[in-house]
Amino acid sequence: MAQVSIKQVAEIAGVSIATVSRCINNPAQVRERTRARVQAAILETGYSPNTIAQSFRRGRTNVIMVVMPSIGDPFFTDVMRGIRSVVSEHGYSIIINETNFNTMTAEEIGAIMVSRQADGFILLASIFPFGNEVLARAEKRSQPVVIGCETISASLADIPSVHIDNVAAAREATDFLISNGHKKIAFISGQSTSLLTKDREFGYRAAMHKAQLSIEEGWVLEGNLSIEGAGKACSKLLRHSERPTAIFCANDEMALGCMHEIKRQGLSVPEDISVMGFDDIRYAQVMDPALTTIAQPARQIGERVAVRLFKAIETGNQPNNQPVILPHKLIVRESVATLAN
Amino acid sequence: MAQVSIKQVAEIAGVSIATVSRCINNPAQVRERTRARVQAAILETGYSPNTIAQSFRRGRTNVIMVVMPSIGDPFFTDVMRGIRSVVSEHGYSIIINETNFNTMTAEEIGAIMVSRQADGFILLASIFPFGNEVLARAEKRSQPVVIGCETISASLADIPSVHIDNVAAAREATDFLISNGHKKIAFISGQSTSLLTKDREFGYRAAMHKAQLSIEEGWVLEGNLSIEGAGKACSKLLRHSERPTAIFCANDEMALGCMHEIKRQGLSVPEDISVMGFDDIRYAQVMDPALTTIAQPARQIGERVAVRLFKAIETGNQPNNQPVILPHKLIVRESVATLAN
DNA sequence: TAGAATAATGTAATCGTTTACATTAATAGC
DNA sequence: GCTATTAATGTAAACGATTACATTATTCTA
Repeated sequence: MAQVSIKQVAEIAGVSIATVSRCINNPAQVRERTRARVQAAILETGYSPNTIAQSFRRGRTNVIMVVMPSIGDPFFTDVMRGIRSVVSEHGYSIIINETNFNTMTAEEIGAIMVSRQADGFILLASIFPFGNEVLARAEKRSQPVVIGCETISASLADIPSVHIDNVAAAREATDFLISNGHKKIAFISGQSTSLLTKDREFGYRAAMHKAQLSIEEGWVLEGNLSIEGAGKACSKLLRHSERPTAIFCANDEMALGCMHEIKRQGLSVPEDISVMGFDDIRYAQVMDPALTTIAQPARQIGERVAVRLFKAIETGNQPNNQPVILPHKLIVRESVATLAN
Repeated sequence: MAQVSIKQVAEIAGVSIATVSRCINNPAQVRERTRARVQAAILETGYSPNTIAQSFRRGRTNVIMVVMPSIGDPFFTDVMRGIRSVVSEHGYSIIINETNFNTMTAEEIGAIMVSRQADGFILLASIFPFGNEVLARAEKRSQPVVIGCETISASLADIPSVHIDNVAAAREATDFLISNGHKKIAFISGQSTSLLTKDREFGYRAAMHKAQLSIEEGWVLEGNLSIEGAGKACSKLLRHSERPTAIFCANDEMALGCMHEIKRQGLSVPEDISVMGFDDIRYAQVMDPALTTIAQPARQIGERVAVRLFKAIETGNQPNNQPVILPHKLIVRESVATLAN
């Protein structure tokens, strides 16, 4: 059974293909009587337009692509919800591209963007090494790009972005630990290629420095943003000669991994060790003890990113490139103890 | 800066567009010297093929579409990993379509499938109401469909699928609770439209019946597969005049919600109430107490689904339609207490 | 080195739409 | 009822690639 195309519909309805096309895209423009005949033919044949052909001809796909570190990450999923709501308002579809946190290189991303399967791009992932070149090429093809969550290195500062102030948020989290009497504070970061956790690490270091607290060798470790990665890192921290009294994790997933590992070793949170997360994913509150963390306005980030992207798509060029900084919030729950001093 | 097409490359290299095309798709077929010239022109112009045009001309997109209930669901994310590994081996890309658990109707899915943006479909979500018609149309267009995880109603039995035996698994879980002395066992299901949780409910009821245990009015509730939904349902159960001693949830997410609610009310798991989950998501083990649950071979389900799909794509028709049933496994952790009797 | 065989390249049709422009049909004004 | 105006429809080109077939260039054989 071959594909049914506009041509066959036209034949059956006894009109030209142009008329069929108009019936679909601009019904008002064809006479009632003709339209009915065409409708009947469409029903009879089960015709529906070939979107590939449409995209080809129109030079527009009505698809936007989201590049994200990982589906399955609760935080990015919330960002996606925000994106989705705006995108579907515009009648666009989303296609998701997963980098698996770090395996996707600039060339791969570039190749995907070049292939013009999307009218615009939202990058929720840091792409490394990330050259101007990839984005410049996208711009040349008038495919707008907006970055969410990640801060991109200075050289790319001209790409519009929406995110919280990761440095300030991490500083605030660290300050909270310090104000609760903690002096020995460890930090578990993401992969070395992850820009946003670099910012968080920077904020942590800044706060420690300002409070004149030293960071021992071995207190700053790489998890890989996963439960297991954090578990391993945490286990090293527990064996450290200067065992920290608090661990600040660059995301909640790792904080959960830490809490699990700490309990596994027969210690308890927060009595023996305090844990601080980042993101406020939905599992943070069901943990026992509930996780103290920094909340990002995930959904709102998604919405704003998408709004900026559509503005760019509609006006045909990149909008002003000021980053949009949304507010974060410290959520105090139960995983941080106040130390007597 | 206009798009650079094969034509401009051809012009610069001083060859025909056919030769450029051959350089890309079958380099062996063009003379070394010519190839070099074309390569140079490609580099100079920054050309790369327009995949939309390629898909259009070839009548093949090299894309498969996965329809899933929700990105962000840890279980389906694991299934996706399995799918992805097979799909990328075949040089295909994936596009993900989210139903948000139940908002997508058969017509919407049908419309997407009809639009021929994909060479094949993997359905991880139950689509409701799900007519034969949608799938029949897909088949007519030789777009194969394979179903993962969900069991589809009898009328659609001829669609190939890969899943565990949900009825047997739920029976086993219930039997485990019973063998631990529980007699008052509640069940929290998914939405009424969710086929797979129906199967689990069926298994639960069968086990209760077989053990001659009665199911009180109000013991079987709908969560909506979410933490909050389960929390509300759980709270009703706690106020029930015949308070259950164990709650069996149709997925882990809801089990976490239950545990949280139980603790919130000042009770403890499993001392006061036992909780049993389903899926074995990665958060199940970090909970405190760690969740007793049924593990599904998520990754393997994904792989098998994808393998079946590609077999169908390559042979040009649906393969035999026997469902593939993979083994599940009861994972005993700490959330179920043994009652003295 | 001519002619046959083969390799490399070019020509042009094609895929299913959309749309500018041309043509024909309907309606209005008198 | 005849033209002027407007509405409805048709014709044909275009989008960017692939590919069957035709043509030209190269290599091989005797």
